[in-house]
Order: sequence, then structure tokens, then C-alpha cells
Amino acid sequence: MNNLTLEDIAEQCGVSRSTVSRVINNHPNVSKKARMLVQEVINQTGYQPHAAARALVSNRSWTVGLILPRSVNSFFTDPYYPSLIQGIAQACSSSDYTFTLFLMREKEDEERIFHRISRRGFLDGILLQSDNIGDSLIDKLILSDIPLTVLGRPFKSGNISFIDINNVESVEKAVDYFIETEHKRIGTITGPLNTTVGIDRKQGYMNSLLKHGFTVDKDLIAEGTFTEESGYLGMLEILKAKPDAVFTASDQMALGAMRAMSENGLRAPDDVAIIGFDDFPLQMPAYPPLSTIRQPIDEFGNEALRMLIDIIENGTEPARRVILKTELILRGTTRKRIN
Amino acid sequence: MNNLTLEDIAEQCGVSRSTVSRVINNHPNVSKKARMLVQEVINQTGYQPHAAARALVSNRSWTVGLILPRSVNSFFTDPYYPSLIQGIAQACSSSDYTFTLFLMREKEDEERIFHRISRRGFLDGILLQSDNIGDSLIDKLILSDIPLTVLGRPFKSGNISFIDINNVESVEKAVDYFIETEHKRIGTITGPLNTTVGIDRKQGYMNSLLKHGFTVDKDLIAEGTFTEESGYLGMLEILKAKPDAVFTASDQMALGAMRAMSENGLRAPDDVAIIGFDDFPLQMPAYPPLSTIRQPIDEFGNEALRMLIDIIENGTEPARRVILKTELILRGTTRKRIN
DNA sequence: TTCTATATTGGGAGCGTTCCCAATATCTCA
DNA sequence: TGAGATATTGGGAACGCTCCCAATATAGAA
Repeated sequence: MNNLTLEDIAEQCGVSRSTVSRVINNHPNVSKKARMLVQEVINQTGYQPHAAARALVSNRSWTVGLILPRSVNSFFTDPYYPSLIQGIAQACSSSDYTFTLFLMREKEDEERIFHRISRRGFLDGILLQSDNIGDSLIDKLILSDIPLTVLGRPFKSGNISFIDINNVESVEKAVDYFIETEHKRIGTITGPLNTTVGIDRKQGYMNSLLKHGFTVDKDLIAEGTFTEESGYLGMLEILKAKPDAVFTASDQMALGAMRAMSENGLRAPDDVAIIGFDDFPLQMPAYPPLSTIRQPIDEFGNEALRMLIDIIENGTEPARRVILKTELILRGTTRKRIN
Repeated sequence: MNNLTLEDIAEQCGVSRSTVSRVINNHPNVSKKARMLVQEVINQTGYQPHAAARALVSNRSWTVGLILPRSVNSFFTDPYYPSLIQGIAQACSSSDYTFTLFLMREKEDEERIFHRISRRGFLDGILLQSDNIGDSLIDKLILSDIPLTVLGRPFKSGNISFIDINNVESVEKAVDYFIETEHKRIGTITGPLNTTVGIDRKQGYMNSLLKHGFTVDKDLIAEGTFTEESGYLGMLEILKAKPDAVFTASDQMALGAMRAMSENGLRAPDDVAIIGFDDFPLQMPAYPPLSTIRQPIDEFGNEALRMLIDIIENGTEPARRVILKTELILRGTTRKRIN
């Protein structure tokens, strides 16, 4: 590796350290001639400023951390996390931020991770995935005054900047669609009800039902964990109550639900219509293409980072809030609307 | 955040900066009394050394980067990458290294990423996933002299440190098992044959066949891409040649293969026995539990990082090489061995 | 007790930047 | 052409740490 310093480049150019620094940082007050000369030498030598030196004096590390508090299992199974990571990694790359990842497996990791991320000069900001477990980290993080953006609505949203999608509303619309297409017994397999996503999506379901004068039937509601397996189990439960449409809070659960249906000789959408949630690339062997609510995951990563950078640059007050829109994608597991 | 410096702590303790530094870095020459006093004050104040300052003077960032050159798609679908990330993130966390992630989507990213990671004082070392695309990065990386460990055998393994699993040997054993259990027409769905994993696993398959005096029948070999879909398609091909056993180079492909079988009214292991590769937590709806070759992914992450740290600390020469063992797991998709 | 060996401590220098201000070069307009 | 304004440049100081060496305290031996 080349160990050139600013001063070396300066010498080669016959200018001062300061001028080279100005060229690198695109400061205005440099003569065209000098700028070109320096640029030339930099290109030739492949000089790169020393990250740590820069970080020390500028008090910016140009590094952000993503903390995922989820349990190990769903990290593998649920395409959500890979997608999220992908989206954020990419956003970081475009903004020339370094992306560091912290996986919290157990409760004990919390203390340890907190200790690490609160090292001064280490992270410029933090993206924290909202979660029933992780939320206890929020308080500490808030106190430590490090720029923070929470991904997904946190339980106590008091003065916290967060980004979310319109869970309630989008599910409400999906269930509205069931009702418009003449379904009478509409069930749902919810996400975990100790998470805000789980709660919000269930709320959307109830909103629609209530709005249309339906009664909420407990036998048509099962709590899942976003996994295929839990969708399967949930559907087995609900099937007893003879649903004609089911909204599942994730595509994975939709998959499981359809497996349960298939085992009982039922097909979507004729016997039971299905709408899922996510619309990530997913393998759906042997089933009709899934109607679902599309979650804009790339945009989510982008906006989350953008918010965080804004907080880094302009301070944590006032708390920011961004709600992204979803889209109902009608495919093969729902009835066509009668015009 | 607290903005204490070494000097502040020193003052509070009535000792010098140097003594505090020695306590923090566990240097020997500190009196018991002083050490305890300093430790006490550090604990009370929650002082943390400034990461950048430390990195600047010690020329160590305590950060390693993982570069994944894979195409986007398989990043979502294939549990391999999340598992790998998880394993390495954890290993980093235990060793107090920071884990940064670089996702290479397109060929153009290569130049950009290379530029970023070669910033001085930025990364102490790099873990690079071997890949037909990414391998062109290796040469640059080698030249740039940054500590590098390649994950999976690289094409040109000349003087490169890498870690791999015993692909050839383990597949050979799996196919041996097919032969021991009286199978006669053994097929395989390979990984992509422009990757070393793909090549090696196919080699293992051929080794076993040849060793036992079987002839290699092209009609019993299909090239896949590790995805469920490609397993499905591959199996459809192979089925024409009437196999009685198939080794698939990933569990996902095994899944697809079994879907193809199921559509043709065939069952494992009676009609066609199946052995997969990976044994990551996987959802296998409605099929018998999969016999497979277990890949020690956590150990892989650990060992990879351990190797990298060794290179960081003791220099890049000589090239290290570690081959991890796999394990054949016999479950429901293979015949029982007759004793 | 006194001298020497050893354990402990303190402070200067330096890591490679950025920021700031003073110094110098260049331009503008009367 | 010259004074003043403006554009450009250079170098000191600082960021917070580690390393090194010299200074001091302490212990051990005679």
C-alpha cells in the first residue's frame, strides 16, 4: 500500500499541504492551475487520505451502524433482513458512508454492543431496527445523544426519529379489497403482537372490518411469527372457522397458509383468497402468484439513511418522521374486482 | 456523549496521561494502586478512548470488511449469505473487531469498492467471498498488500490465503453412500460451473463414480445456480434419464428437485434418493426431512476471521490455507444402509 | 545507612489530517 | 499606474492517542 501523506503530495506539486487538502475536499479557493496539477499528481500516485487522521480532526467517522435485534432464526428465514441490509448497504455506498453491522443475538449482547457503539469517534450515527427486545436499547441510545434513526415505529415514539411504512392503512385497503370482492368471512394471520408491525397490521385489518360493519371474529385471527411454519399453523387454526379470505402479515406466512390449504384440498382464490405482505423476491413453488402488499424496501433503506445523515448534520431536534407508501399488488390469489 | 480525554481522566486521578493509557491497554508497568484508582475513575465516568485517535497513532482500525461479490438475487434467496454474515459478524464481535459489509452488485462496483477499501487507516483486513466475478478483485487486493482472506477456494490459488470446506471429498462420500445403498443411476445437479464450489462438488461426484467403475452419464448431470428454481428445472432434465439417486449441490436445489419429483408422482427416497448440501435452517414444506452434507458455517466465519487476524498481525507470508470438515447427515431422503 | 538495580511515572514527539488566520499574489477600477 | 479589493496560498495549532526515553520512586543488597 502507498503511504503517501498530504505533505508528500504537496511537495511533489510544489504547493503546500493546505492547498492539497483544499483540492481533496473541493474547497473553492484554489486556482484552476493548482487544482489541476494537484489532481493530476493524486491520480498518478493513487494517494488516498488517511481515514483515521481525517476522522480524528473532523470528528466524523463517515460510518453508520445498523443494529438488528432480531433473533437468529428469522434472520435466516425471513427475506426481510437480507433485503434491508442490501438496501442500506447500497444507500451507504452511494453516500460514501461505511456500513457496519451489529447483530444482537441475545439480550446480553445489548450491553456489549452499546458499549462498543458509544466509543467516541466510532460511529456517526445508528440505524436501529425496532423490535420488542431492541426497544430497550433506544432509551440508552437517546441518552447517549448519538444520532439515531429507528427502523419501524418504536413502541414509545415520544421524541424519536423513525421511518416506517403505512402498515395500518395499507392492510386496511387490502381487506377493503376483500370486502369489495364479496368476501364475507375474512381472517388474518398476524405478525407477533409484541411488535409494532404486528400490532399495526392487525389494526388495519380490524379498521376495515369495523368500517364495513363486520364483526371481528376471534376464530378468524391467528398470531404468527412471520415464518412459513407459523403461517401453516395459523391457517390450520383459522380453517376451522371457514374463512373465504385471509390476509397474512408476511408473504412467508402466505406460503405456509397455502400449504395448509393445499393439504386440505383448498385452492386460492376460489376457496380462500389470500393477500400477503412484502413482495420480496420469493420462491412460491406450485402456487398461483401471490397477491400482496409491496413494501418499498430499497426506498426504505435510502430514506432511513437520508434521515440519519440529516440528523448527523443538523442535530437530533426536532424528531423526524417518515412514513413510506406501500402498494397493493393484485395477482393470482385474489378474485378479480367486478366492474 | 461524554467528551472526556485521556488527559481528563489523568487529571481526575492525579496521574499522567501515560499511566491512564497503560491501564487501558493493560500494560504491565503500573502499580497496583494506580491501576485500581484509574480503573475506578474510568468505570465511573464511562470514559472510552477515541477510536480515530487510537487508529491514527497505532495504525490499526480494528475494522475488517466482508466483500460479497454475488449477484443480488441469490443474496436474498440463498440462506448461505445471511448465515455467513451472521457467522462473521459474531466472530468479529467476539474479537472486538468492527464488521463492515460491502455488497457488490455490478461489475462497476468493483472499482469503486476497491477505491474505498484501499483508503489507508480504514480497514485492517478484508474477507472476500470467492466468486467468478469477484476473483478479478483478488489481484488488485493482493497487489495493494492489504491483509486478505478469501472465503472459498479462489480460481488462482497461487499465493493467496483462503479458507474452504472439503467440497470434493464430502460430495465423494455422499455419492459413495448412494452406491453403498445400491443405487445404480446416480445423477447430480451441480452449482454454477464457473465457480470453484460448483466445480469442486461436481468433481467429488465424478470421483466417486469413477472410483466405483461407474461411467459418467451426461444426461444425469444438470448445471444449476443453487436456487430452488434451478433445482426444479435441473431435475426435470435429469428425470428423463431415469435416475435412482441425485446429489444436489445445495439444499435449495434439493427442494426444487423434490418439487419436480412430486409433480411427476415420484417420492424420495423410494423412487429417487436425494442428498443436498448446506444444512442451514430451511423450510421444507411437505417433504421428508432432507439428507444433506452439513456445512459448518459458524466455524467457517470464526476460522476465516482468525486467519485474517493472524495475517494482520504476522504478515501475509506464507499463504495460509484451512480446509474445514463437513458432515454427512442422513435423514429421510436416503435409503438406510443395509448392515 | 548507602549504593545499585528495578519498578513506576511523566511528558515530549509524532501520527495525518482540517481549520484558521496571516501573508502574498492577482485583479479591478479610477 | 497605484491603491484597494479579492483570490490564493502557506504554515501553525489542534484533534486524542501511543510510544519512547528520561526522571523519579521504591526495593534490595552490602
